[in-house]
This record gives sequence, structure tokens and C-alpha cells, in this order.
Amino acid sequence: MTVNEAEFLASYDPRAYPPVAVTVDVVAFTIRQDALTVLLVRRAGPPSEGMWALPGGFVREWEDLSTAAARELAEETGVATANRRLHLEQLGTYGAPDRDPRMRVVSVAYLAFAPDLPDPVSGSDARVAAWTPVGEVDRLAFDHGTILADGLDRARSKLEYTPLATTFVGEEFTIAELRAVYETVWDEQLHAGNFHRKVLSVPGFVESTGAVTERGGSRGGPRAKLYRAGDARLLHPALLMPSKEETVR
Amino acid sequence: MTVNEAEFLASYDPRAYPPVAVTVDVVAFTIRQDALTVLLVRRAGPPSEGMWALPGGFVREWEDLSTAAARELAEETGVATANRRLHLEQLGTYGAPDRDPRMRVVSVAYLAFAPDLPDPVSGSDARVAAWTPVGEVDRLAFDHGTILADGLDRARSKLEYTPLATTFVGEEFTIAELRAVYETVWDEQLHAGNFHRKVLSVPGFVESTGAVTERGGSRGGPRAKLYRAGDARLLHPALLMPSKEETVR
DNA sequence: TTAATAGTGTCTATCAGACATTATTAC
DNA sequence: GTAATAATGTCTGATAGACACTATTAA
Repeated sequence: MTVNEAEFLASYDPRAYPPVAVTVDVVAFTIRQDALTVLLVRRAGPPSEGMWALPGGFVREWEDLSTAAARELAEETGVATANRRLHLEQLGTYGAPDRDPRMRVVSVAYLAFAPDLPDPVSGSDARVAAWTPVGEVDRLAFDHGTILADGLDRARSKLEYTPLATTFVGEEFTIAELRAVYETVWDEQLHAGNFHRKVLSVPGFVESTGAVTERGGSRGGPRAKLYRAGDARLLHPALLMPSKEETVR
Repeated sequence: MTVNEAEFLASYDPRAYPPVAVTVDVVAFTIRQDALTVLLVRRAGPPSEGMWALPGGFVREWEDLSTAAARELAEETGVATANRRLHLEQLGTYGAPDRDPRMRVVSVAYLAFAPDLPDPVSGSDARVAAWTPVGEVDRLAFDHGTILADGLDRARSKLEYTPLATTFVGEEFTIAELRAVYETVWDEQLHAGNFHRKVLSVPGFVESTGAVTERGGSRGGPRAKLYRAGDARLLHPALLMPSKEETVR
């Protein structure tokens, strides 16, 4: 750093710029009872007191954005930040000038995928949090409805070309369990036989553990082979959504 | 709004939160002389005075994020915000606590695609701006090297499944010109015949104008048919990068 | 025994890519 | 004429999806 720069920094006044707050909001998806569910919190104070909203909060002074998102998620669910089965990615940033009545708030939204998590723990601030099936979500506070819709779009397309479906199931899983994830998120029935062959044909998507399930299906059928997530980060070829046939215009 | 909320807003103190500044930075790509080029500005003041950086600046008080990005781009290039051939999309947000030595700065990065634009106009603040081939970009200020790399990745994959390549060419274009865009951005040689057939087979990608070029190619060949962008927003099936064959692990 | 499920086999239409061919133009 | 290019044709291997079939298990 030059002497000039040091002088500049010393005289620099952050207050000269309009006050802005930066928050993170998290769209956390998990699958419970064959339904895609999202973590929501009921706002304990104004604005929009009593409305459901995405979990989130202000970014702390020395905190990275993704760290803040992981912290907010952990505060609501108790899921360890270091949980390797948790996927966290940046979704987008929402900064319309009037999106929060208090002041200019720019929110960086994150998308989280996790296997079935325990019920949320009520934080010390007595906030109520709950996993809610996305089909039952009504109106949300602020622009969180838009953020949730964007997160859902992202999740649906991410299943196509990444192995992220495996983050919704346990360490070891059957092909049928993996298919259930796709069917739940895409809201589409998939052909069991073709799905099976397709998944095994994609290099690095899943790898066999050599074991099979303890029992067959609840309504009969042979015991299924168990797999774990492979080392692929992208799926080639991709698994495309059936309904995507019609070109979006 | 309830009475309680009104009271709350009146007593709300934005200064209670750590000071953060929000900026936008723009990764603006265009194609000049068969090279993918990005718009850079030389920093006129500290920090990193004299270094090249992405164009950008602070978001104004009542300004939307995308509006701010369009404004910053217009200030450097003179390209009208209303230019319909300009594509602008949010790329991502960069907020590492130490990414700017002045203070906590969270930057929302935007990605812009445009047909060959005029040379940048020097702003009243005497900033120097220039279109620079991405292959010749050296070190950039702040974390702008990372942002540029992310923007390049995004641009390359966007060409696969969206018709955005058409934003790099003029209103009317030949298939060969479109192919040149793909070859430039992907840095791959494509098979002319197969590319031609593929582009015409994707519904809504391009539509014929009925006209042909005034002259044949500079080194001979028939006059090519002219096309304009179609109404598709997504390409089905997609044009996949040849080198993507190897699964990324 | 019955029904459901896991996993595999087969067939067909489609598509990407390699390669060839024809027509048209600049020089 | 010669070389380059636009546009189209042909062939092959790979793949998605429809459908069929066998083996295995719960009830």
C-alpha cells in the first residue's frame, strides 16, 4: 500500500454513503414424508410480525456471507455447519429499495439441501420455526415468496446436471430412494426401470457398497442393492426433466 | 401496518448495525476482432490506484441493483440502458470481510452481453476504460479476477442452453457469424456443417429473414442467408460444449 | 398364493458427430 | 480456373423412452 493510500484510508468516512444493511436468507430444503419441505420461521417482531418468513438475519461484522448463512441455518435447526451432507450455495441477491420498510436492506439468499433434519429447535429468542411442505406455503413476509420460487427453480434444475439429489438421502441409499427424491422435487412420475439404468450409466454418480437392504419393500419385492454418492460433481450425460420438452418461450 | 409496527419503525436505528457498503460490479463481454473482450477501468484513486478493475460503484439510495449495474455500464460505454440487444443478469455476490481495505463492501456482480460496442467514453472523472481481450487480462484489483473467472464460466455455459449468443451479433446475422460467437467464447473449433443443421433444428433459436448477405465471404463462397433471433428463451435440445465430455470430478 | 418391487433385456425413434457433396462466390 | 464457403445429405454409434420379463420378497 502506498503512502497515498494509507492517507486515503485514514480519512475515509464510511458514513458518507447511504446506510444499507446486508442480510442473508436461507432457502433450506429437505424431504419429509415424501414431500419437499422448506424451513420457515414465524416473525417474532415487526415488521410483518407473525408472518412466516425464510430464516435469516444480519451479516455480522467479520463474517463471510456463506458463514452467516450456515450460522442462521444452524441456529434454527441445530444442524452442524460441518455436516458434510449439507449442501449450501448462493442463490441470488435481492435488493429492491422498498423490499424492507425499515431501511435499505440487501439480502443475499442461500440455498441449502439436507437429508431429513430433526424438527427445528426453538431459539432463545422464542422464534417458532417449522418445516413446511412447499405446496402448503402461503404468503411470506417481504419478497421471500419470490426467493422461495427462485430457490425451487434452482433446486429442480440442479438435480438435472449435478448429483445433489444424493444430499437429500442418507449415507447409503437405494436407487428407488434416489428416484423418490427426483419424483418429489420434480413432481413427476419417473419410469423405475429406465431411471435405474440411467443412474448407473452416469460415471461417478453413485457407487455400490456391495450391501443390500435388510428387508424388501414394505409391500414386497426383492431386497435392493445399496449405493453411496460417487465422486462426480457434474452428471454426464444429465438427467433431464421429462416436462422440459416444451421449449420455454 | 399496525400501530406497533409504525412505532417500531419510528424508533428504528439503522446505525445500530455494522456499516456496510453495497456496490455493483459489471462483467461486460463483447466480441471484437474475433476475441472475447471484457470492459475494464483503470482505478483513478486509492485503493489499488492505477490497477485495472471491473467497472462498478456504489448503489444509490433509491436505486435497484440491476438499475445500478446498467447505470455503471452506461457511464463507461455510453450504451443506452434501453438497448434491447443488451443482456444483463445477476452473476453473484462477493462479500468476504477483507475484500476491500476501506470498509466492509459487499459487491453484487452483474454479467452483461452486448454486440460490438463503441470504444468507452472517458467519464468526467477522467477514468480510463478499455475493452481488453480476456486472454490478455493480468491481475485485477480486489477480487475482480475471481469475479471475471466466474463470469466467464457463466457465459460459457449460458451459450449451451440459452440463445444468448445472439446478443453478441447484430440484429441480422448469418449462421457462420453465430458459430464464430460460440467458437470465440468456448475457444473450440466447431464443425460448420453440423453446427448449421443443429442451430436450425432447435425450435425458436433463429428465424429466417428471407434475405441474404450482400456479398459472399471475403475469400469466396456463396452469399449466406440472414437470420434474426427467435423467441425461444431456452434451447431444446441444448448445444453442448464438445470438451464437456470428461466428467468434472 | 398374490401383489409389489428390483433389476435387466429389447426395440425404436432420435440425435450428435464424422464425413461427403453440391452450389456459389471472391479473386 | 481455383479456393473457400454455405448449405445439405448420408452414415454410424449412442441414448432416451416404451415396454416386456424374470427373480425376489412381504403379507
